[in-house]
Amino acid sequence: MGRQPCCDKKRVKRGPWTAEEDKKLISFILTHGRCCWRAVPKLAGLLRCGKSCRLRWTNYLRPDLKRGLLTTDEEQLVVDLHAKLGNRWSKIAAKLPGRTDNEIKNHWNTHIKKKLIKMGIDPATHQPLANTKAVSQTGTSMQSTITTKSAQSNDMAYLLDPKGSCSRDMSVPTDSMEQSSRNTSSHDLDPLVNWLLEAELPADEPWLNFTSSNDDDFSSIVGQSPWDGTTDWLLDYQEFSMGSSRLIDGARIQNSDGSNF
DNA sequence: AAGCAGTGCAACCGCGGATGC
DNA sequence: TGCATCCGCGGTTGCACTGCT
Repeated sequence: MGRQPCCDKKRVKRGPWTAEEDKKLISFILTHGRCCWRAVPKLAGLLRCGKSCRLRWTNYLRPDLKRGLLTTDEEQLVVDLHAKLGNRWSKIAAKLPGRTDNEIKNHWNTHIKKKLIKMGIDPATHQPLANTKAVSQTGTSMQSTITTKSAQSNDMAYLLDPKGSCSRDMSVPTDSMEQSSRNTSSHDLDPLVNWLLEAELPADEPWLNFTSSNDDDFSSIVGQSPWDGTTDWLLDYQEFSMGSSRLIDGARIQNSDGSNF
Protein backbone atom coordinates (compact mmCIF):
# COMPACT_ATOMS: atom_id res chain seq x y z
CA MET A 1 0.00 0.00 0.00
CA GLY A 2 1.51 3.24 -1.07
CA ARG A 3 1.85 5.95 1.45
CA GLN A 4 1.47 9.60 0.73
CA PRO A 5 4.17 11.89 2.05
CA CYS A 6 3.11 13.81 5.10
CA CYS A 7 3.41 17.01 3.15
CA ASP A 8 4.50 18.43 -0.14
CA LYS A 9 8.22 18.57 0.43
CA LYS A 10 8.75 20.96 -2.42
CA ARG A 11 6.63 23.59 -0.77
CA VAL A 12 7.70 23.33 2.82
CA LYS A 13 10.60 24.95 4.55
CA ARG A 14 13.14 22.75 6.20
CA GLY A 15 16.08 23.18 8.50
CA PRO A 16 16.43 25.26 11.64
CA TRP A 17 13.44 27.20 12.85
CA THR A 18 13.60 30.95 12.92
CA ALA A 19 12.36 33.08 15.79
CA GLU A 20 9.58 34.30 13.55
CA GLU A 21 8.38 30.77 12.90
CA ASP A 22 8.55 29.97 16.58
CA LYS A 23 6.43 33.03 17.30
CA LYS A 24 3.83 31.92 14.82
CA LEU A 25 3.68 28.42 16.18
CA ILE A 26 3.49 29.52 19.79
CA SER A 27 0.91 32.16 19.02
CA PHE A 28 -1.21 29.67 17.18
CA ILE A 29 -1.10 27.10 19.92
CA LEU A 30 -1.70 29.71 22.58
CA THR A 31 -4.76 30.82 20.72
CA HIS A 32 -6.18 27.58 19.45
CA GLY A 33 -4.58 24.87 21.48
CA ARG A 34 -3.25 21.85 19.72
CA CYS A 35 -5.43 20.50 16.98
CA CYS A 36 -4.37 18.04 14.35
CA TRP A 37 -0.77 18.72 13.49
CA ARG A 38 -1.37 18.34 9.81
CA ALA A 39 -3.54 21.43 9.86
CA VAL A 40 -1.32 23.50 12.14
CA PRO A 41 1.13 24.88 9.59
CA LYS A 42 -1.61 25.95 7.25
CA LEU A 43 -3.64 27.60 9.98
CA ALA A 44 -0.62 29.15 11.62
CA GLY A 45 0.75 30.47 8.38
CA LEU A 46 3.85 28.37 8.43
CA LEU A 47 5.58 26.83 5.47
CA ARG A 48 6.38 23.75 7.47
CA CYS A 49 4.95 20.29 7.52
CA GLY A 50 2.85 19.29 10.49
CA LYS A 51 5.41 16.82 11.56
CA SER A 52 8.03 19.49 11.82
CA CYS A 53 5.67 21.68 13.85
CA ARG A 54 4.93 18.87 16.25
CA LEU A 55 8.61 18.12 16.68
CA ARG A 56 9.47 21.75 17.26
CA TRP A 57 6.74 22.09 19.82
CA THR A 58 7.36 18.90 21.73
CA ASN A 59 11.12 19.11 21.73
CA TYR A 60 11.73 22.80 22.11
CA LEU A 61 8.79 25.15 22.58
CA ARG A 62 6.70 23.21 25.04
CA PRO A 63 6.55 25.34 28.16
CA ASP A 64 6.89 22.51 30.64
CA LEU A 65 10.25 21.49 29.33
CA LYS A 66 13.27 21.60 31.53
CA ARG A 67 16.36 22.89 29.90
CA GLY A 68 19.99 22.03 30.30
CA LEU A 69 21.81 18.82 31.02
CA LEU A 70 20.20 15.97 32.82
CA THR A 71 20.88 15.91 36.52
CA THR A 72 22.71 12.99 38.05
CA ASP A 73 19.44 11.69 39.38
CA GLU A 74 17.89 11.89 35.96
CA GLU A 75 20.89 10.19 34.37
CA GLN A 76 20.69 7.43 36.87
CA LEU A 77 17.04 6.99 36.16
CA VAL A 78 17.69 6.89 32.44
CA VAL A 79 20.31 4.18 32.87
CA ASP A 80 18.01 2.21 35.09
CA LEU A 81 15.07 2.53 32.76
CA HIS A 82 17.17 1.74 29.73
CA ALA A 83 18.24 -1.48 31.38
CA LYS A 84 14.60 -2.37 31.75
CA LEU A 85 13.08 -0.90 28.61
CA GLY A 86 15.87 -0.71 26.05
CA ASN A 87 15.74 2.03 23.45
CA ARG A 88 12.15 2.93 24.14
CA TRP A 89 12.93 6.55 24.63
CA SER A 90 9.39 7.75 24.80
CA LYS A 91 8.68 5.37 27.66
CA ILE A 92 11.82 6.51 29.42
CA ALA A 93 10.97 10.14 28.81
CA ALA A 94 7.55 9.58 30.31
CA LYS A 95 9.27 8.90 33.60
CA LEU A 96 11.27 12.10 33.44
CA PRO A 97 8.87 15.02 33.50
CA GLY A 98 9.99 17.93 31.45
CA ARG A 99 12.34 15.85 29.35
CA THR A 100 11.71 14.75 25.81
CA ASP A 101 12.48 11.46 24.20
CA ASN A 102 14.74 13.23 21.76
CA GLU A 103 16.66 14.90 24.53
CA ILE A 104 17.12 11.68 26.43
CA LYS A 105 18.08 9.82 23.30
CA ASN A 106 20.69 12.44 22.48
CA HIS A 107 22.01 12.45 26.02
CA TRP A 108 22.26 8.72 26.00
CA ASN A 109 24.14 8.62 22.73
CA THR A 110 26.50 11.47 23.55
CA HIS A 111 27.15 11.08 27.25
CA ILE A 112 25.89 8.00 29.01
CA LYS A 113 26.80 5.57 26.28
CA LYS A 114 30.38 6.73 26.30
CA LYS A 115 30.62 6.53 30.04
CA LEU A 116 29.35 2.97 29.99
CA ILE A 117 31.72 1.94 27.22
CA LYS A 118 34.61 3.57 29.01
CA MET A 119 33.76 1.54 32.04
CA GLY A 120 33.56 -1.65 30.04
CA ILE A 121 29.83 -1.95 30.07
CA ASP A 122 27.89 -2.74 26.96
CA PRO A 123 25.33 0.07 26.62
CA ALA A 124 22.98 -2.19 24.76
CA THR A 125 22.88 -5.04 27.22
CA HIS A 126 24.19 -3.38 30.38
CA GLN A 127 26.50 -6.35 30.71
CA PRO A 128 30.27 -6.14 31.01
CA LEU A 129 32.12 -5.97 27.76
CA ALA A 130 34.61 -8.75 27.31
CA ASN A 131 38.30 -8.14 26.71
CA THR A 132 38.38 -4.46 27.23
CA LYS A 133 40.87 -2.37 29.08
CA ALA A 134 38.13 -0.83 31.08
CA VAL A 135 37.05 -4.18 32.33
CA SER A 136 40.48 -5.04 33.57
CA GLN A 137 40.92 -1.67 35.16
CA THR A 138 37.53 -1.45 36.73
CA GLY A 139 37.74 -4.63 38.72
CA THR A 140 35.44 -7.53 39.11
CA SER A 141 33.31 -6.62 42.06
CA MET A 142 31.60 -3.80 40.29
CA GLN A 143 31.03 -5.93 37.21
CA SER A 144 29.34 -8.60 39.17
CA THR A 145 27.12 -6.01 40.69
CA ILE A 146 26.15 -4.77 37.29
CA THR A 147 25.58 -8.22 35.94
CA THR A 148 23.41 -9.41 38.73
CA LYS A 149 21.50 -6.31 39.63
CA SER A 150 21.64 -3.99 36.72
CA ALA A 151 17.94 -3.43 36.82
CA GLN A 152 18.09 -1.76 40.17
CA SER A 153 18.57 1.93 40.06
CA ASN A 154 21.11 2.29 42.80
CA ASP A 155 23.44 -0.03 41.02
CA MET A 156 24.37 2.63 38.54
CA ALA A 157 25.17 5.22 41.15
CA TYR A 158 28.87 4.62 40.68
CA LEU A 159 28.48 5.60 37.10
CA LEU A 160 26.86 8.87 37.79
CA ASP A 161 28.65 9.99 40.89
CA PRO A 162 32.10 11.23 39.95
CA LYS A 163 33.00 11.22 43.62
CA GLY A 164 31.88 7.66 44.04
CA SER A 165 33.94 4.62 44.67
CA CYS A 166 34.66 4.06 41.01
CA SER A 167 35.53 7.60 40.16
CA ARG A 168 39.15 6.72 39.58
CA ASP A 169 38.11 4.67 36.63
CA MET A 170 36.18 7.41 35.02
CA SER A 171 37.45 10.24 33.03
CA VAL A 172 34.08 11.85 33.08
CA PRO A 173 34.02 14.91 30.91
CA THR A 174 34.24 17.97 33.06
CA ASP A 175 32.64 20.25 30.55
CA SER A 176 29.13 19.68 31.78
CA MET A 177 28.97 23.01 33.48
CA GLU A 178 30.50 24.67 30.51
CA GLN A 179 27.99 23.05 28.24
CA SER A 180 25.17 24.08 30.49
CA SER A 181 26.28 27.67 30.59
CA ARG A 182 26.69 27.63 26.87
CA ASN A 183 23.14 26.57 26.40
CA THR A 184 21.97 29.09 28.91
CA SER A 185 23.71 31.96 27.31
CA SER A 186 22.31 31.10 23.95
CA HIS A 187 18.84 31.51 25.38
CA ASP A 188 19.74 34.78 26.98
CA LEU A 189 20.20 36.17 23.54
CA ASP A 190 17.29 34.47 21.91
CA PRO A 191 15.10 37.12 20.31
CA LEU A 192 12.17 34.78 20.64
CA VAL A 193 12.54 34.83 24.38
CA ASN A 194 12.62 38.57 24.34
CA TRP A 195 9.53 38.66 22.23
CA LEU A 196 7.70 36.26 24.45
CA LEU A 197 8.70 38.13 27.56
CA GLU A 198 7.10 41.18 26.11
CA ALA A 199 4.14 39.47 24.49
CA GLU A 200 0.68 39.77 25.91
CA LEU A 201 -0.64 36.29 25.92
CA PRO A 202 -4.31 35.50 26.10
CA ALA A 203 -5.62 35.54 29.64
CA ASP A 204 -7.90 32.62 28.94
CA GLU A 205 -5.20 30.26 27.97
CA PRO A 206 -6.42 27.28 26.00
CA TRP A 207 -3.92 24.94 27.60
CA LEU A 208 -6.61 23.35 29.66
CA ASN A 209 -8.42 22.38 26.52
CA PHE A 210 -5.61 20.35 25.07
CA THR A 211 -6.77 17.13 23.65
CA SER A 212 -3.56 15.33 24.47
CA SER A 213 -3.89 13.04 27.42
CA ASN A 214 -0.53 14.20 28.68
CA ASP A 215 -1.59 17.76 28.76
CA ASP A 216 -4.89 16.88 30.29
CA ASP A 217 -2.90 15.31 33.06
CA PHE A 218 -0.72 18.29 33.26
CA SER A 219 -3.39 20.88 33.56
CA SER A 220 -5.60 18.89 35.82
CA ILE A 221 -2.77 18.11 38.12
CA VAL A 222 -1.39 21.55 38.31
CA GLY A 223 -4.85 22.86 38.87
CA GLN A 224 -4.08 25.99 37.01
CA SER A 225 -2.13 26.91 34.01
CA PRO A 226 1.55 26.97 34.82
CA TRP A 227 1.74 30.16 32.84
CA ASP A 228 -1.05 31.93 34.60
CA GLY A 229 -1.48 34.41 31.85
CA THR A 230 2.11 35.41 32.01
CA THR A 231 5.24 34.30 30.28
CA ASP A 232 7.03 33.46 33.50
CA TRP A 233 7.71 30.01 32.28
CA LEU A 234 10.10 31.40 29.78
CA LEU A 235 12.34 32.46 32.57
CA ASP A 236 12.88 28.81 33.26
CA TYR A 237 14.40 28.51 29.86
CA GLN A 238 17.05 30.89 30.94
CA GLU A 239 17.64 29.92 34.49
CA PHE A 240 16.91 26.20 34.43
CA SER A 241 15.12 26.89 37.64
CA MET A 242 13.68 23.69 38.98
CA GLY A 243 11.60 25.40 41.61
CA SER A 244 8.23 25.84 40.04
CA SER A 245 8.62 22.98 37.66
CA ARG A 246 9.47 20.71 40.55
CA LEU A 247 6.05 21.34 41.99
CA ILE A 248 4.52 20.53 38.69
CA ASP A 249 6.68 17.50 38.22
CA GLY A 250 5.96 16.21 41.65
CA ALA A 251 2.27 16.51 41.09
CA ARG A 252 2.53 14.86 37.75
CA ILE A 253 4.57 12.02 39.10
CA GLN A 254 2.07 11.32 41.79
CA ASN A 255 -0.84 11.41 39.45
CA SER A 256 0.51 9.71 36.40
CA ASP A 257 0.35 6.22 37.77
CA GLY A 258 -0.31 6.78 41.39
CA SER A 259 3.17 5.95 42.49
CA ASN A 260 6.52 7.54 42.78
CA PHE A 261 9.47 6.18 40.97
C1' DA B 1 44.92 33.14 12.57
C1' DA B 2 43.56 29.25 10.00
C1' DG B 3 42.48 24.57 9.38
C1' DC B 4 40.98 20.33 11.13
C1' DA B 5 38.68 16.94 14.00
C1' DG B 6 35.58 15.93 17.61
C1' DT B 7 31.29 16.84 19.98
C1' DG B 8 26.52 17.77 20.88
C1' DC B 9 22.05 18.94 19.61
C1' DA B 10 18.18 20.17 16.57
C1' DA B 11 15.80 18.42 12.95
C1' DC B 12 14.58 15.03 9.43
C1' DC B 13 13.20 10.43 7.67
C1' DG B 14 10.76 6.30 7.40
C1' DC B 15 8.21 2.93 9.63
C1' DG B 16 4.59 0.99 12.51
C1' DG B 17 0.58 1.46 15.43
C1' DA B 18 -3.86 3.50 16.12
C1' DT B 19 -8.00 5.09 14.43
C1' DG B 20 -11.86 6.05 11.42
C1' DC B 21 -14.61 4.92 7.55
C1' DT C 1 -12.23 -6.76 6.89
C1' DG C 2 -9.53 -3.78 4.25
C1' DC C 3 -8.05 0.63 3.13
C1' DA C 4 -6.71 5.45 4.08
C1' DT C 5 -4.95 8.66 7.08
C1' DC C 6 -2.70 10.56 10.99
C1' DC C 7 0.40 10.53 14.85
C1' DG C 8 4.32 9.19 17.39
C1' DC C 9 8.60 6.69 17.83
C1' DG C 10 13.36 5.47 17.05
C1' DG C 11 17.29 5.89 14.07
C1' DT C 12 19.98 8.91 11.56
C1' DT C 13 21.85 13.11 9.62
C1' DG C 14 23.46 17.90 9.24
C1' DC C 15 25.52 21.58 11.11
C1' DA C 16 27.10 24.84 14.57
C1' DC C 17 30.28 25.09 18.05
C1' DT C 18 34.58 24.07 20.53
C1' DG C 19 39.19 22.75 21.25
C1' DC C 20 43.49 21.39 19.46
C1' DT C 21 47.42 21.80 16.38
